[in-house]
Amino acid sequence: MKIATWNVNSLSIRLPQVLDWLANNRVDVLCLQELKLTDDKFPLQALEQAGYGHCAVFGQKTYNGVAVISRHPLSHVLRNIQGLTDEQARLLTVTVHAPGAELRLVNGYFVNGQEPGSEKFAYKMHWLQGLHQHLATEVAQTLPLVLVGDFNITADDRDTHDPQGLKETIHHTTEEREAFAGLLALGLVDAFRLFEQPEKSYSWWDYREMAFRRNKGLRIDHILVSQSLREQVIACTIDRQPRKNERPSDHAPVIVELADRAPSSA
DNA sequence: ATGACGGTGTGGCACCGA
Repeated sequence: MKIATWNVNSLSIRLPQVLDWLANNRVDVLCLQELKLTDDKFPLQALEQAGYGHCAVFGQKTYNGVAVISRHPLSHVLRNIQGLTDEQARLLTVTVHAPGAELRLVNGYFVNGQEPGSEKFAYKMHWLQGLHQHLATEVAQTLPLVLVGDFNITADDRDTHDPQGLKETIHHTTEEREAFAGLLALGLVDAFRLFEQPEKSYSWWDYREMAFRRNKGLRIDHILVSQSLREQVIACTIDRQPRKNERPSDHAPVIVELADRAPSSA
């Protein structure tokens, strides 16, 4: 089973690219962030025709908005963080019913935070704390769990093109990285780092100053899996191809491949 | 020091993103 996450920075603008990508990457589930559209404008029909007949949508006008689009049935959909009042549409939790495999999937568009010390940064940390609690509840359930999305956090210095120059700036602060580590402490693993990866692997590049061409990026889009799934992770990759499109999203998709079931101990 | 690019909504620009 393949699960992907992609911040598309407006689904209205990016729908053709999403459909094109799905045609070439027949993932089972694609998690989207930054839809920037309301539920009534979500392209259910186009996605169904593409083979993704099961969608959970949590949209919002202008900003935010997340969706899970799937070849397999979804159930038990939760919108936003349980126990946190939030006016922004940033989190979807669903159960995916793939043949012979059920899992709980959490798709998040984490708060940006703008600048350490700002009100938005305080909101980011508050949101992360709420997410931690939400996930603690989810991890305690029986199903294996996958957490994906645009975290807006570099996990460590390997995830940034300029660890010295960007030290303690937004996406790089000790506070944010401790929150990321706190999620791992719940029993989750960074699927990308289970494998040897090319140096300077990033998932986001600024639109400005030819950042993509110069590979001045950040790895802020992540896929975390629960310990129970660890042995089933076959691969985790970033697909830079869509970033080369005309009018691309500033983010690239991240994909994880899971084996159908745990390897039998021969 | 600032803005650089792109999307949205409004309206001829401001705002937000990362």
